[in-house]
Amino acid sequence: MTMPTNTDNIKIMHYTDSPSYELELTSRYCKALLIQLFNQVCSEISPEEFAVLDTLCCNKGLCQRDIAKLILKDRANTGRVLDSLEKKGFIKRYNDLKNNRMVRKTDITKEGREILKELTLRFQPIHERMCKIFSNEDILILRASLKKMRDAISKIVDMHI
Amino acid sequence: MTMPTNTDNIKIMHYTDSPSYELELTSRYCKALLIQLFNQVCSEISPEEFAVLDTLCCNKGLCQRDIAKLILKDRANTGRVLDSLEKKGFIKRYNDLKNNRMVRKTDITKEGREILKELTLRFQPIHERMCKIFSNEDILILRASLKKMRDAISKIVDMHI
DNA sequence: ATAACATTGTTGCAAATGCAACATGTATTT
DNA sequence: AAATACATGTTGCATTTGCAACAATGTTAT
Repeated sequence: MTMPTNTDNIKIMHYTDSPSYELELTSRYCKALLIQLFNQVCSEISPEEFAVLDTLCCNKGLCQRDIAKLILKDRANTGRVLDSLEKKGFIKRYNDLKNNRMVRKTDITKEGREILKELTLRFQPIHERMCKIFSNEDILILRASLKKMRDAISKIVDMHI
Repeated sequence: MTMPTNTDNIKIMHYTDSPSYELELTSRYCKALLIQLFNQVCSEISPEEFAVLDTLCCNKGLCQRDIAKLILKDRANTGRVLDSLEKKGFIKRYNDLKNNRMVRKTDITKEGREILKELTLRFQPIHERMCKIFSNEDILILRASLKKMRDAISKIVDMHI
């Protein structure tokens, strides 16, 4: 009795059936929805800037690299988004020390909080609608699974941020 | 006794805490991992082309717009990816009728199947490693939740494909 | 002390991506 | 029959995005 050695006998997974790829597809849908909402509702900031504003609302005194690590974009583009938000008056930047190094820290302004709050309120209905299709338990499992994936991948891959 | 009317009393959700945003972040991790794997292993096709090849392996005789709808990219870029795959000999294209309209259909070639199979085998270990961090039940719930989200969003948003 | 290295932010460039416009041909409406 | 709308694919352009190189400064090793 011999074990099969021909690779043809191995059941091949399809990448397009993998959780990673389904994640990518679903993320594209979410992004399209977000863009559509912004086109209807807001001409002042982009979805990207909105996410950065929300990040800054939850975290004070971050340097640019810390922000880049949170939003998972490179330092170059993070700087560009911050340039735009600063020009519009939604954030203010100042120089400070971090580990004895000079860094540019960023705080959200009163105007930034206001537009963030208004947009969040406007998106509340759609957000609730999206949450209502799940049970609370499924949302918890979903979020936990996503976090598990991120933790697992961050051990394998260097994000270069 | 009066009900509060001030919006300050409403608990505001943070977008960065929403499933959509966590999805986007997780998807960025997955994409970074995929790019890293391709850099190490494959110089012939890109991750994007890999996904299209896998889609074509699972579906015969798709026209370009059908492919675009499956991979969620616009017709323009879908055509460009197919141009590249055709030039490399991994797909073949032919004109055909669909609903009495002339369309360009696409099939994967023998060479396409071979490179797809080889890459899939090479990625098998990392795929299993990613799956092993979940219970089978959690994977089912994750995939079901993602599908639910896509279905819900596709009712609200027009993808322009 | 000096060289090598690490951290932070910026600039320039190239690749990827999306969008609008167009060309072609078919279906539908008037 | 003519006009209008729709479906498919292509082209051009503008925006987004990532990457590599650089400047400035602080840390570590030799």
